[in-house]
Amino acid sequence: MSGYYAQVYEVVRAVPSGRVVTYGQVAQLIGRPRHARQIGYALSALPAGHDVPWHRVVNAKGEVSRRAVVDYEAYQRMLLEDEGIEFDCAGRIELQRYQWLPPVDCL
DNA sequence: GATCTGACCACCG
DNA sequence: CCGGTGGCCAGAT
Repeated sequence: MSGYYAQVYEVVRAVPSGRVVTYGQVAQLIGRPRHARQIGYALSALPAGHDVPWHRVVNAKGEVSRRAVVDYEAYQRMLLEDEGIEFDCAGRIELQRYQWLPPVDCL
């Protein structure tokens, strides 16, 4: 598990239900600031049978990213709402309210 | 091994 | 708030 993607999955897997993280945040957590892009690519390459809550990863605006498959956006939103996360009329999440703060005792 | 592609973010204006 | 630009990495062909 020394791979790049593995680190991403590890961080995302640590995100508790009802909380969200941004791509940039995940990048910083794996020790790679400004690699937010790769986070998205990593999630797009999620292997089958994963146990990664990818739906808890949103972009910096607190909105669900659009994917190739249109229905996926609604699907992700559904999963988040099911965890108690509310969306405003613009389909966005209040980051300051739902953004997950990583454990400090990790350092 | 070169080339293309892909769930983004921060930094200017 | 909107837009353009640079930065970065792994996988598929």
